[in-house]
Amino acid sequence: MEDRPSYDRKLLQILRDAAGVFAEKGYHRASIRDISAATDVSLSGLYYYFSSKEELLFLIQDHCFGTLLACLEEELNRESDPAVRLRIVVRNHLRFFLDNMKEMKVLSHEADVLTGKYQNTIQDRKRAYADTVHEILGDLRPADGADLRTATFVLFGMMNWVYTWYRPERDLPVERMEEEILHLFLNGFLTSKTSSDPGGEDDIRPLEPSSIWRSG
Amino acid sequence: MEDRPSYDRKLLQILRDAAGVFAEKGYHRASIRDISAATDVSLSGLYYYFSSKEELLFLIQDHCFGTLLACLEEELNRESDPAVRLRIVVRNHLRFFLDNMKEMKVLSHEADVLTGKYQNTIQDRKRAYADTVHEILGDLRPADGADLRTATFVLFGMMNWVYTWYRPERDLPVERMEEEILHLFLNGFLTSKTSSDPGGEDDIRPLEPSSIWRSG
DNA sequence: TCCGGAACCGTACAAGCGTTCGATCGGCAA
DNA sequence: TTGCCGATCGAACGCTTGTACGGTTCCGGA
Repeated sequence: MEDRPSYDRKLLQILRDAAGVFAEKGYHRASIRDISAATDVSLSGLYYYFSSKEELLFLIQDHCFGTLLACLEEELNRESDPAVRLRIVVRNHLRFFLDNMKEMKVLSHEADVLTGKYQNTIQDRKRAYADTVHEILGDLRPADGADLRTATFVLFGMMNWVYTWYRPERDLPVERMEEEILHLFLNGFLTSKTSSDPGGEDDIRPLEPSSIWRSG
Repeated sequence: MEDRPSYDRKLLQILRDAAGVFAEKGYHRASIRDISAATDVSLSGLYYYFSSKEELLFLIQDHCFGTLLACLEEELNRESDPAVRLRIVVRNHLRFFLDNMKEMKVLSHEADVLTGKYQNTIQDRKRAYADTVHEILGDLRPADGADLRTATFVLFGMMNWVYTWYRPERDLPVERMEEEILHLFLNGFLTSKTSSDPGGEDDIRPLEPSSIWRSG
């Protein structure tokens, strides 16, 4: 591949603008014409930079995830203490999320619209990311009975959900949020379930069987 | 309004089937024709039960949220201890989520596609729900420095994210998940941040300024 | 037997969609 | 000047979409 810096720069700008449109309207509701308007590139001109709407989404997700992982690995390679490594993960994830809210919203929200090869590539990256966190949590030697898979996804849930509610002008700054989430997670994760469990275990009668939910 | 039990029953069945389609393909990608196929009701016959695609989505979300809130309030009215009340919230939310995964995925994932009056109605319900949890957390007298708003949404994040990863045949049963999440959250929430914080606070140099993220 | 309305259907339409195609422009090498 | 090529465009095509409309079937009451 030849070196075309102006091409690369414009492509990245398109990815950024398109991510904004996707973040606001959602992938399927956003039309290529919307993206044409947002990027100031003609409808057909866009197809010089990607070959289909799906590839555009893939490029956004892949580039976003790529830089997220690259930054993480670089930081992680310098540390071996599991507790610090987890801190790095949370910090990296949250900062990236809040600095690239639009792109990360697209990454979180449009997780399963890609198909075929595009889908596989992104899914592999996600699995690798989750495996990294899963491993760190295992190294932390958590309290007995803690389920690692559940804990991993619960942690991701805490962090990924922020795009639905976080308002920079209203909520805590990134650094405080990092502390808050890390503290919340670590204390629960490392505390034994039998000892010192707040809010008694058996002083509440069980709910009716789940069939009551089916409301039909 | 007259009493038409057969009408109501069929509408609920349509809502359920449509929720399945929306959950699988997403609201915008799913067409009324898809729903027609899933419900075995003709394209135009559907419009006897709702007046637009958006209203269909609203009916799904409203009915789903309605029963969720009704069940919760009934349970909550019988309890005053904040710790138990929180346990009820988590239990109710998770059970409902896992029993009505499709509907709840639609409720979580298609949160901001409704407009106008439809949007307001659902948003009000959500706000009321969040306020209830927010209030319970406040009654728990958390550790100093904990941010209530952040904690509330972090808790919702843990619980709402499950639709992206939970597989009934692979993961913990509902009851264990309840314990896991409640334990995780409560221990972090009620533990003071200054005392016994695992994974030292200052033994990691700060990351570079956030400008490094902007990858363009 | 007739009637009215609830329940339901087949068909059509205008709008919007993603994508294609041939043409055009500007700058650089020959 | 010519020729090439990366970059860009306007216009169109074929298709799907949500919805409207007029008709049809079914059934309980008069």
